[in-house]
Order: sequence, then structure tokens, then C-alpha cells
Amino acid sequence: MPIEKIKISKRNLIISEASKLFKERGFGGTTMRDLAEKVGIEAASMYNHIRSKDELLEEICFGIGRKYDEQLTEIDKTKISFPEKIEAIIAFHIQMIIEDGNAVSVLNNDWKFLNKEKMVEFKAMRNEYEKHLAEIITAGIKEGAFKKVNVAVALFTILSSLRWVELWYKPSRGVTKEDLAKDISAILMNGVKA
Amino acid sequence: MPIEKIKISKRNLIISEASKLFKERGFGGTTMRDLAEKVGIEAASMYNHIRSKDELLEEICFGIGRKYDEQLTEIDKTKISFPEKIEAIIAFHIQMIIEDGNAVSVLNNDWKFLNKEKMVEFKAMRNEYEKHLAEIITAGIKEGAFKKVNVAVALFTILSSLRWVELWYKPSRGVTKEDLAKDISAILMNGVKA
DNA sequence: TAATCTTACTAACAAACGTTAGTTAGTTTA
DNA sequence: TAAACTAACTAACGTTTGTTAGTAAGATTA
Repeated sequence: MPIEKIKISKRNLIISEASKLFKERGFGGTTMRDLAEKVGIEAASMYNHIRSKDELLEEICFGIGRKYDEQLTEIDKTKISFPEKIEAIIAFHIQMIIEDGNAVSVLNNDWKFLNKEKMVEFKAMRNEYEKHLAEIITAGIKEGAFKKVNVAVALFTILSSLRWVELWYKPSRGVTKEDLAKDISAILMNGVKA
Repeated sequence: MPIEKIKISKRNLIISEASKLFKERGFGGTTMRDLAEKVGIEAASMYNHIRSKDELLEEICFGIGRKYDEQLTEIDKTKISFPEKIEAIIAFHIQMIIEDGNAVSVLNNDWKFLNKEKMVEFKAMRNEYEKHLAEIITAGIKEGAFKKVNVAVALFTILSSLRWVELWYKPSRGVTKEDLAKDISAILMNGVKA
């Protein structure tokens, strides 16, 4: 019984440490020997658990990517107002960063080191996510819940404005995720001008 | 006379091509041989113009960083309202990206590959920039020009919401920088909610 | 118990890395 | 014209890279 358990958990440990190092030093800046040291085994031994360095990157990017997709779909199908949907999306982005900030960072910054075919796949996934969000904004405008803003600009401004959280958030600041979500939502929803 | 001219322009060509490659492939993902090929000389020949690969990164990061500082100071001392100041800052960030997007991208993404002491210097520069911007926001709130938003959140939301432009902007989209600045400003100033 | 599997190890490979040395042709300065 | 400088070249250096081969100890299965 424990065989598979142990295998999975060692593999997951490698992926988890890889996320940490990729975030800190970038994909190219992280060596398999650095990673092995963090895991506590020799570099060569890792190949009993993983296929290649590239596979680690793929696992991280697509693992997190799928989570984003699922959550967005989940939120979209609940029966709440459009502003509430956007607020829920903001909240879950923050939640993802708090829960697995390293992997989110890798998804955001290191996807360009995916190999050619995986990168195509990744871009398709990302495009679909953005399209989905754009549809929510468009529907919200149509319904009169949102101003007639430029949809592409609104979409990217919202997504992009969440990315600093990944760089900024640490528990030691003593800001709860709820406060953070509330403050960011307030600005995106109502603006800063008095 | 042309000696210095040629020297400067070849060095600048190297830096310019380096910005392009660092943006595309990251600092670690760019080799001196790749770069040399773009420049049209052998890798070893570049060392007649530059000291090291690190020096290229430093030149790019601090060159652009200084431009940001100067522009912000310039805007801050003009006698316009606080919302107008923020709008001017948004416009010049967009201008920087359009003018020298590759270098801006390197500043944003590859500063972490600066060596230890240069990184300290870089962070200090960045902190000062953020502090300066925070003061403008704080003053605007005090004067009643802005809502009583969380200053840190507003600061990073504004800065961060401009970063997608770097990834998104290309002339072929047919969006003028004026339109872009106007649309982004509209969202940050007034929000998306109707 | 015997056979198989798992997971670690050491050693090593071939390729790629940033950089230096040494040289040479052409240009500028004295 | 002679001396000095610039900027390119080829060759090579010592590391570091991701990865494979081969092996061995221990756990699991038949």
C-alpha cells in the first residue's frame, strides 16, 4: 500500500521544491543539482521520479492552469450578479496566490520556457480563460451592471492588477486575504477618484 | 571623430539586441553566442565593447530605471491636480513601454538576476519610486481628490495594472497610446461598476 | 525463499556555457 | 612614416549543464 503513496509524495515534494526554486531563480537559473539538494537526494536519483526538467515545468504550469479554469467555471455558473462574479474572481485569484504562490508565479513568468508544443497548448488554455472572463465582462456591460468600458482593457487591467499580490503578499504583513480582496475590488469597481 | 560614435553605436546595438533576447528568452536563457549572432559578430568580439553579460543586464535595468525616476519627478513638480498627475503617470508608463518595451520587460522580469550588490541598489531605486508614488496618492487623499483607499493597494494596483501593456501592445492592433491611456485611466479612476 | 520492484547511489558523458588569450587587419594619432 | 589603438577573428579554457548507465540495498510480491 504505501509504495504508491511514497512515490507520489516524493514526486510531489520534487515538484513543490521546483516551484519554489523556479520562482526564486527562474527556470533557466535553477539546476537539477540545486533542486536535488533541496529535496535531499542526488540529482540522478530524481530521475526515478520524474522524466525530465521540462516535465516539472509542464506539471506546474498545467496543474495550476487547470485549477484556474475549474474555479472560473465554478464561479461563472453560480447565480450571482456580475459585479459579485468579478469580486469572486478577484477573491479566488488571491486565494490561489496564498495557497500556492510559487506555482502561480511559475505559471505567470516561466511558461515561455515550455517546449514548442506544450507552449501552444498553454497559450490555448490561457486564451480560453481570457475569453471566458471577457464574456462575463461583456455580459455585465450589456446588462448595465458595468460601465461601457473597453472590454480588453478591463479584462487585462483586472488580471494584471492581481499579479502584484504574488510579489507582495506574505503572512507577516498581517493583511488578511479578505481585506486584500475587499480593497482591490473597491478600486477596480469604483476607482480611486473621489 | 567617428571613433567614439562607432564604439557607442556598436555597444548600443549589443545592448538593444540583448534587451530583445532577454525579453524573449530571459537572462539565463540567452547565451552570448545567440546574442553575438544577432549583432553580427563572434561572441568573443563582443568583449571589445562590453565587460560581461552581467554588465548588459545592469545597463538595461538601471538605464530604464533612471528614466522612470526622472519622468516621475518631472510630472510631480508640474502644477496639475492629483488625478491629472496619476493620469500623466499612466500615460508615461505606456509611453515607456511603446518606446522601449524590451528594456522595460527586462527591468520588470530579470532584475532578480542582478548580482547581489547591484540588486540591493536596484531595490533601493524601486522602493524610492514606489514611495514617491505613494506620497502622491496620500496627498491626493488628504486633499479629497481621491477616495480613502488603502494606499499600498492603490499604488500596486495602478503599477501592476500597467504591466499587461508590455505583453499586449503591438502597433498592429491599431490602438493608439492615447486611447490606451484614456481607457486604463478611466477604469482606475472611476472603476468598472455602473 | 526466490524473484521482482523501488529507490537510492557513484561515475561519467557530451554539450553548452561565459570568458580569456593571442593574433591580425585596418584606422587614427603623433 | 611610425606608433598606438580599435575591433574583428580563431582557438581554447575550465565549469556547469541535463541526463544516462550501472549498481546495490532494502521492501514487496509470488
